[in-house]
Amino acid sequence: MRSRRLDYSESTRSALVDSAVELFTKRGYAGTSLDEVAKRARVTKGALYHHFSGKQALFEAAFEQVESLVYDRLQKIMTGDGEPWERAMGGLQAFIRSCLDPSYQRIAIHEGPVVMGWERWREAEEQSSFGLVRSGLQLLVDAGEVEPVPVDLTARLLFGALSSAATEIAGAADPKKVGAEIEDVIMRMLFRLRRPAGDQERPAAG
Amino acid sequence: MRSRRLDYSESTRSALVDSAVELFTKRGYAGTSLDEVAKRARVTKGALYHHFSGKQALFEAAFEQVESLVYDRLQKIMTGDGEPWERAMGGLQAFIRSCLDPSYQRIAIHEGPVVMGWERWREAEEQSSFGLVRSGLQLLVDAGEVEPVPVDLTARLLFGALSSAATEIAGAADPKKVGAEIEDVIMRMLFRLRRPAGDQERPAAG
DNA sequence: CAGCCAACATACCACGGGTATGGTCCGCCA
DNA sequence: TGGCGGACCATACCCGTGGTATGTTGGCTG
Repeated sequence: MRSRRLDYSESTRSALVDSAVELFTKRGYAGTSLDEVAKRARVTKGALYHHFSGKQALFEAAFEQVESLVYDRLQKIMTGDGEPWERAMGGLQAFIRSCLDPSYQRIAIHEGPVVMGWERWREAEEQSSFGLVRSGLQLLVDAGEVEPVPVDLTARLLFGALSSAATEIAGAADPKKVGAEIEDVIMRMLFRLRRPAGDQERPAAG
Repeated sequence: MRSRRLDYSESTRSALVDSAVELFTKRGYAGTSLDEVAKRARVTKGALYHHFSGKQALFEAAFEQVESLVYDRLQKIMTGDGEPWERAMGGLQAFIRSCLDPSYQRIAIHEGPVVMGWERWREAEEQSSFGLVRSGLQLLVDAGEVEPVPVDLTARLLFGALSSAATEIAGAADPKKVGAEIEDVIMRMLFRLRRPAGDQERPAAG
């Protein structure tokens, strides 16, 4: 029999995290006060400090929240059936779209390394969305779909490019159009990495 | 006859900016207090607020400081004589090395968009190091060295990848080795973008 | 040399993260 | 069933820090 108290406690914690995600997304880490986070969750700072050791810990909880959403989505796509290349491309597309979520973009990509520190952020990303990008590339290399590039470094480059691209898309006047263009460019660039074995025809540039 | 007062004033301002760059690099924007910046420049907060409207303005001055160093270096290389391809590759290499400067990395790349706001950061970068990356790519396209990719977006991708790569290099146990690997991967990737017209032999993968 | 103003210093305020302490009610056990 | 310990949360307070308002000095100008 699950305790009623635990339900309440967990609910409060959840409300705090949701509130944090919302405010961190809108006003950034430095721009949000803990009083405001607590107020929006209909509690006081005392409750907040009961559940989290401080502002940083609250941020990390928000970080995990937004990361888990992206992770679950990608996980499903990339572990599905189908050819490795198709799965990878599907994951790529899904990742780009995930990056358009303002919360993921600001909390996970932009402020994450600054607030948590690059070291901590890196190891958190390692077993989250970056980990999936990395394993996706590894998948392609193992399947012999692309040349045997150094997976670690190439994944970093790819992740950086995609994150940057996502920011560009989100900030554009017409996100949908720019998003499609980005997808196209990335696809073509990755296509070039593909081995001659899969040397199908591709659309002319321009 | 240049006023003595102006000398003093300018010297003070310069000392403040140097101090800011140093502290922002070591402890980050949030982690540095204005009192400390002033103290290291052997003045008080009053002097700081006489020269800058606030902490953000001080950060922007530090930003311009570290950006100008990279800009000047790249500018020289990319406007030199030689074939477009060689100039671009030289600029690329120089940019990667510039990214290894801790000040440039933390102030310009990481905390820049967070502190200044992405919008402001973007337009500042536009006429600085990103502008050069962009114009370098434009140069290659104009010269017909690479396929007519959409320059704006591709430059964003490239810039993001390079920034991310630089962080990786700086954080690696053996920066020199990883740096060389990154340069190699980037070179090979860009090489693939080269037009058939310049379809020289290229080393087999692996 | 008188007075003015830029170039600072000093004193103070407000806000927000963090802490210490008090209160309340749930859950367990006798 | 009643009382007791502790999880859960509220209240009050501290203090570092960004920002402001005001005082002070020294160089330049007439």
